Formats: sequence, C-alpha cells, structure tokens
Amino acid sequence: MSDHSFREIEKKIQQRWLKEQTFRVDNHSDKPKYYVLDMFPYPSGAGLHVGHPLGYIASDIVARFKRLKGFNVLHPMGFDAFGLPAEQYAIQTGQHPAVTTEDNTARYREQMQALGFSFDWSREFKTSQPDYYRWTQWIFQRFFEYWYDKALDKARPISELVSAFEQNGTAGLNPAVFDENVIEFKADFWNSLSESEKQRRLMYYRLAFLAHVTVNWCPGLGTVLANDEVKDGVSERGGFPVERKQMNQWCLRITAYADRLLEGLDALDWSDAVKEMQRNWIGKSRGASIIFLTEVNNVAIEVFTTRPDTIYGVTFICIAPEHRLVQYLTTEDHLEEVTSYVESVKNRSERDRMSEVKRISGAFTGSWAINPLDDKHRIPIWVADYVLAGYGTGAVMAVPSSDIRDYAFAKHFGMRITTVLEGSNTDISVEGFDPKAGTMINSGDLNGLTVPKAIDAAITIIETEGFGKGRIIYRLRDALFSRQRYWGEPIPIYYKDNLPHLLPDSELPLILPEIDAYKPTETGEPPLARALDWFYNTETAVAGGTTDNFPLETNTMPGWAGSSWYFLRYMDPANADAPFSAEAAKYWNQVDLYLGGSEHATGHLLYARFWTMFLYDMGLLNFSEPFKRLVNQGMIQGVSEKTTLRLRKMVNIDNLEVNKFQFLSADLPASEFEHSDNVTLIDVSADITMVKDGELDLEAFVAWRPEYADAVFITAGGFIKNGVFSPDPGKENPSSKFLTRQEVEKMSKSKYNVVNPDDVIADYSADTLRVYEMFLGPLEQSKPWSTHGIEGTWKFLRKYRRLFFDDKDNFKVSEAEPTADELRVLHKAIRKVEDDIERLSLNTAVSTFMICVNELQSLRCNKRAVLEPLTILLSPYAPHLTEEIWALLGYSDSIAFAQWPVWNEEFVKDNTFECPVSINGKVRVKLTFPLNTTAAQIETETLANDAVQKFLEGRTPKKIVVVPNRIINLVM
RNA sequence: GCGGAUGUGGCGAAAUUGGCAGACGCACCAGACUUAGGAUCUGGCGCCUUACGGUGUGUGGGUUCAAGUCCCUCCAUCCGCACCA
Repeated sequence: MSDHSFREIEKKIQQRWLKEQTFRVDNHSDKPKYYVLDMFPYPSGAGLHVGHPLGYIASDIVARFKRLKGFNVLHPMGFDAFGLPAEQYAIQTGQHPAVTTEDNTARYREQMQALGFSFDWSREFKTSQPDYYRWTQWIFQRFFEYWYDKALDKARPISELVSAFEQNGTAGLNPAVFDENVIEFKADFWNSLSESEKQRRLMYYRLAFLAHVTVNWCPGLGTVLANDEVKDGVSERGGFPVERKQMNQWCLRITAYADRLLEGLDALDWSDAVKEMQRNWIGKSRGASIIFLTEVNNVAIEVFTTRPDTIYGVTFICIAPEHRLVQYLTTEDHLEEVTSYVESVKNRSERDRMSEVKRISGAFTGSWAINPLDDKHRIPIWVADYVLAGYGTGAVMAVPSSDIRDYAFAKHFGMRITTVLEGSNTDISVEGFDPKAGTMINSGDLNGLTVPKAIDAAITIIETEGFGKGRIIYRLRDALFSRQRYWGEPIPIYYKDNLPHLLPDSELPLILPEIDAYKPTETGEPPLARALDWFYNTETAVAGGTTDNFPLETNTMPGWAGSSWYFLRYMDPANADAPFSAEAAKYWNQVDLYLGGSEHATGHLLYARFWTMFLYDMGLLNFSEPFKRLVNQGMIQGVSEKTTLRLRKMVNIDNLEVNKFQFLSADLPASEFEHSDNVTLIDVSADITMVKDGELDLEAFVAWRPEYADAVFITAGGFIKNGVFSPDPGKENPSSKFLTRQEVEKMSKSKYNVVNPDDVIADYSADTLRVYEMFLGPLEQSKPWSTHGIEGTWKFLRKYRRLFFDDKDNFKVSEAEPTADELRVLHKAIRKVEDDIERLSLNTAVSTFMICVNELQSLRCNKRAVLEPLTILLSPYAPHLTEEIWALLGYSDSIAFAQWPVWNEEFVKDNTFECPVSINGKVRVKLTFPLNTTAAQIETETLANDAVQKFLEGRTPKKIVVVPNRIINLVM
C-alpha cells in the first residue's frame, strides 16, 4: 500500500460496513446456518490490549470464511456489563456504574470496529440493560417454579409436585432435595399443612431455593462468593481473604444436573483439558455410606467411603469439627479439649487452613463406635479438621493401612493399624500408602478377594445387613446465587409473611434503583436496602389487592447470571415477549464454534451448560448443550521492563527519617549490593514506552515518577544523578547505559506492559495486526507479545497489493488466460487455506498466503482469473485491503458476498511425482514417475534403474515397500 | 500428591495418516539497484567439517525397512485441582 493511506481506507471501509449493515444477518434463510461466538468481554476501564483481539480475529476469520462458503453466519458481540470493578469504581468516585459501563463499552466497540470485525452490531446488547436482564430475572423465576425429578431426569413444574403430594404424598417420587434426610409423608399429612408450611417445605425442592448454607464470605468485598470465584483461599477479584460463614442465601440446584453435566461432556468437541477440569469439578465418586453405631444412646454416625472393602481395617472414626453430632458424642471429661479444638478451627481463615494442610490436629471425643462387621475392637471417635464438613457425610471411617491421611493421623496420635491388603512391598510400619490393588486379608468374608470384587462384596453385605448402602456423591456444590452488591440484576422476589414470592410478570423488569451510595448499609444490609422505596406495592399490580408494601429482595444476582444465557439472546435480541422465540432458537441451534479463554472452564462454561439444560427441560430449546465446539485461545502476555530499586532508610542531621533511592542497572549483579535492615530491594516496573532495546530513558522515567527526581541510577560504568553521568574513575569506556530486565507477565495496567492495538493499527494497519496475531503461532498457545516479525506480515500485504499494480502504481489486472503454473499456485493455496481454516490452524494459512504471493510474483502473474480468487481467499484475514482491491476489480458489492473459490485438483497435481528410493532406510536416489504409475510398475522400474543398481551392487532386495505417499524402500 | 498440556535452529514456529525434519517469518551474512535509505530484489543460513561426510526434534531405552510423530523410563516448564475419604 502506498505509504500510510491505509488509515483513511480502513476507516472509510469500516464506515461503509456500518452504514450498509453489511454483516447484518437474518433469522430466515435457505442457506445452512453457522453460529460462531466469542466469549463477550467485561468492558474494563483500560480498553482493549493486543491480547484481547486474538480470539476475535480468529472467530472473525471463521465467520468470514463460512459466509464465503455459503453459510448464513451468526457472529454477534455484546458486553458482560454487570460486575465488581465498575461497582468499586463507583464506591471510590460516586460515579454511577451505568455511566462508567457506558463509556467503557463505547470505547470497546470503537476499538473492535477499528479492527474490522464482521460482527452483526444490530444484535449487540449489554447484560445490564433492563430489556435483557428482564429475561435473566424471568429465567430465575422459572428456576424457582421448577423441581428436579431424578426418576425422569428432568426439571418439572412445581405444580406437578404439589399435585403428586396432594394425591400420593411422597410415594413413588424421587425428587432432588436440599436435605437428604427429607421425611416421607402421606397425602393426608400434606393436605393438613397450612399454606405457609407447604411453601416452606416446597423450598427444599425448588431449583432456585433459599437456604441456610455455609458460604464463602469475603469481608474485603462485602459479599459472598461462589466456589469458582475463590482461588487459593482468597477472592479471585481483588485477592481478599475469604472465610466460611453460615447465611440464608439463594442457591441454584446445579447438583441435580451433575450427572447430565458429566455425561454431556463426552459428545462435545472441546479440549481434553477443559473437559477434565469440569469432570474434576463435578467430582463424581462411587462408594458406600456406612452407619456405625456408637456407645452413646441413640447416636449413629454415617460415614462415606470409596473403599468399603477396607472396612475390617477401620481403627478409628473422624468427624468434621462442624459436624452436628460433635456435641452429642463429646463426653464430660473431653468437653474442654474438644470445645477448644472446634473453636480454634472455626477461628482460622480459609487461607490459614489451606496453608496448614500438612499439620495434623484433632481431639478425641471420648466416645466409641462399633464396627458393624467386626466387633472385636472398640473404635475411638475423633474430631479432626482433615475431614471436611461439606463433603460426603462429614465423617470418615479411618483405615490407616490403606489411606495416607488416615495413616499420618494414626501415627501422630498413636492409633492401632490393621493391614487388610496383601501384595505390596511397602512396609506399613514405616510409611503410609494407598493400595488400590491386592488381595484382602484379615477381613472375614472378604478374605481372598481382589479389591474391585471386595468393594462389590462389601456393598452387598452392607446393604443386606441393613447398615448402609452403595452411594454416589459429588464434589459439586449448589451454586450460590445471592450477592450483597449493587451492580447486578435485582432478584425479582418480594417477601410476605417471611416467605419469598415471585414478582408478577407484569412487574418485570425489576429495575435497579438509584441509591445514594454503593456500599452496604450501616446495619450490614446489601446496598439495595438503601433504596427507600424498595418495596413491592401490591395495589399497583394486583387489582383488588391489599395496599400493603412488601419488602423486596435486596441481594442481587452474581456476575455469571447474565452470561449463562446471553448466547441465546443474540438469536432474537429484540424480543419483548420472550427471552427468544422458538423459531429463532430452532434455526440457530447450538453455537457451532465458541472461542474464549480457559479461565472460564469451571465457572461460566458449567453454568451456561446448566442453564441450557434447564431451558431444554422447560421445552424452550431443542438442544441441551450450548457449545458444540470450544476452542480456548492462548493468552498474549506482556513483556514488562523491570528495574531494581534499592531503598535505604536513613536518619538525617535533623534526626528525621528520609528515603534514599538508588536504582541498579540490570547488568549489575543486584545480589552483590549491600543488604541490611535499613536497605530493601524492590522491583519497579517502568512503562514499556520508556524503554528502547533494554535501555531506560531516564529523563522520561523521572518525569513520570517525580518522587525519584533525586534518585541515583547506578550503571556498569558509573552513576547518573539529576541527568548527569559521573563515570567511575579508572574505567575505560565507562558505560552510562541504564538497562532494564524483561519479564513475561500477564498484560496489566499495573505492570505498565500493556500494548494498545490502536498504536499498532496506527503504525501498520488493522490488517497487518490481524495477520500478524494469527501468524504468531498456534491459536491455543500462550505467547509473549513481541513486534519482532510484524514487518514480515506488513511486507507480505504490500507484496500482495503490488501484484495488482504496475511500476507506476497504476492498477493493472490482465484479462488474459492464466497459465497452468499460475493456476497450480492458486489451487494449491485454495486447498491448503480452506483446510487450515477448517482445522483452525490459522497460523499455517498465513504461511501459505506468503508462499503463494511469492510464487505469483516470481511468475509475474497479473491475471484476473488468479488474483480475484486469491483476493477472496485472503479476505477473512485482511478484510480492508481485499475490500479495496475488490472495488478496484470492478465489484460494487462487498467481498462478503463473493463465493469462496473451488479447489480444482487438476491444477494441483503435477503429472509426475518424485519418489525417494531408500535402501535399508537410507535415501540413496530420487526417481520420477508419471502420476498414474502402479505400485508394480514402480517396483520394476526402480530395480531396473542404473543408479539404484549401483547401490544394490548386484544383490536383490529381500523386500520392497512402496508407500502410497511416494516413497520406495528396498530392504536388503 | 492428582489431573491436563508442552519440550524441534539465535528467535516465533512448520511437518493432516509413522515416509526427504526445520516450510513460512524474524534476526544475521553476502550481493544487485540506488538520489546511500527503516525502500526493493537475488542468494546463503541446525550443529561439527575447507570439503567428502557425519550428526541432529528434552533424557535413556523399545517397536519398525522407516519415529519429532507409536510404546516404556526419567527430566524440565506451564496450567488446573488439592486433606474430596
């Protein structure tokens, strides 16, 4: 392209695309559909950096490619706009989150449009706009109105449960319930209950239910968090400590779908890594629950184990400190010890508990249990924090000989160890291990059985004797749905007689109210409680109703609510009567290709599958998995420029403490510099724009950080102070260069390593950036951003353009018939590029283009019949440049309406092929054969060849291997 | 500890099914043109060797006429989960 005219051209073309709505797509078409989707972004204040577009470029290439292949392509974009950063910004500045969000989305949209993405912007929405969250609220209400029938394995309306109760009580029902120990009852009992008592009981069955649960409470954020929002005991956002707390909260019964979420994975075209992450997150375990009677009256302990085969090896029982039986089992003389132990566990934060995993602690309750299979020994009952209250039954039967944790505990407290498995050479008196194979010994009726058989036999015995049963449990917990925040969807619930009721449909959306401050009230209520008129006035909605005002729910929905179904709204974004129409959902169906980061593996991707399954159960969808194919693009990391600050605290003449700043150049060994109590070495990130070839621009740095104006910068050859270099005496050519060291980190504002795509576009053009990001390497790999090599793609695009122009920059495309050589080059590219895009190997396609353009250039090809199809091929990668050429070629329509060229085999194949002849695996000579030569002919001709005979030295090979993909091997 | 991935020149990387390893690009070297340039073009470029040749895909072994690719061992790096009974 002649110099920098691309900026105007790209802008002009983008405006035309917007004006003509080139990429607007209709819900009705004779063409087959293709739905390609990016995980929509949370619009942060920092704007896009060069890492963000990676996935968008890839999806855009696929979208444009599929369009050219004759598909009706849905390729939308929107914004996940509710979330914490906007709210925290609001707390600090008083700026309404809606305003911040609006600014940020505008900036994101502008940046995306500058990259030339072919999104259908007419379908764009934000999750925070009322006409969208109205339907998020509506779906929540359906969750509330449904229960899960485990017999039919689907969600059903709660009304059907009520009529079942009215007719037969709980008989014949298998519902998913909050409390496993739900009582069975008869129809008479149900019908005798008061309305509010009925409602209270129904709460245990609803898919959206209010329950007193242990939650991850984050005081730093003032809200509870779901399990996937907590990493290493601190909040994922902000990194604040998290503690366990009992609270009354809304939950979604995702556990009812555990099996379907697990089984559905098999059919999905997702990476093994993400599938495996979801499997682990769901954490299905088969085993048995076993009831141990205790010597305390009327108290039995139910334990869960995956190894019922080892029951004869049980030498003690441990229960979680939070276990409800602790109070009953603790005897008088152990009360003090147990109470103080339980207290000490309770007062530790999650992070402390995690970091002390290896420390063994526990307390004896003073009570004893009896092994139901083996009453020779009494079994002591302990309280120990290595047993988790939230998993299984919160109690374990400890088998030190077959479990390393039980072993460690037994050793620490001097417990008996009984070996029940034979066939390992580990000495159990020295170290613990987890034997998963072997033969049972010391195990009564189980003796002589192998582990898998013994597990089955043990379950049979346990079940027939009636003290337990085979059971499957999951690690997955129900999803906590309440957040004590402002900037989220209000939960469409009001309370009457202390019971939650759905707001009538006519009252939706329940609009987020204006409030005076975005933080909790003095009494600790969520921010929505600040809205003084936050009551539901029944008179306004229900004719003839009371004039009472009922309090509305003050919690809001979590960040993942809006993102759990947004991909469905794109299908029918303006629908005011339903979240989406049945026809639209039927036409667009599953997302064919979903692109996004792998950080959502156990959060968004699981919730979205769960919601889709629920909507499928409701009959609103005819598919139950939302994302057919998932590709996780890698992260583009930033390269930070680090420098070492040596901070020395000194006392000056006036006895005041002052800081002395010294910076050390990266070529100096920092470790050799003095360390003492009043000296600390600190890593400081310099803005990457101030560094060139590793050298820091000190003037710019000091101007940027005035607090370092008087700092001393020590270099290899002296030091710099106030911009003046003082060389070390006695050094030849003392270096005044102050160097930084590079570190690859996540791109982030706080590390000053963010590269803005706008700058790259200004320097090279959007097309260059697109091609370059794809050329960088495989899509799924993470890689540090580097502009080394961007010249290569820039040069390639110019070379491509030059094919169409003569020396004087006049457009000159010949109408002459192309030669076979020219067509061969073109068709090789068609085949390879098509295949590469289909496989999402977008980097190798770029190489193919480069080779193709180089070859056409050396053939001096300027024939329309070759260049026009090539332009179509390249258009998904470099849409602006190709669009410009398209117009010059004489087409008034956008290139998006062109037809992908068809690969013609005849031009790709040579009429001969070259065939290396190897003798005992060593390549000796190459022969050329016509294309249609048979294997037998190749054999004869090879043996007859003089050059081959020279190597054979008159001998005959024992075996001749002729491989279809052109290699001949003679085995001597 | 468990699970998933990755390992190829100075660098980013190719190599669809086991079939001439290093395509393509960057960097580097040499040359052409030149109004001497951050333009363009041509050639070279894994390592050892002047060459012939040898050697080479993290380590060690195996299968095969043939291994970057398949199997086993170990090592390194990254990611996820982590007292899950």
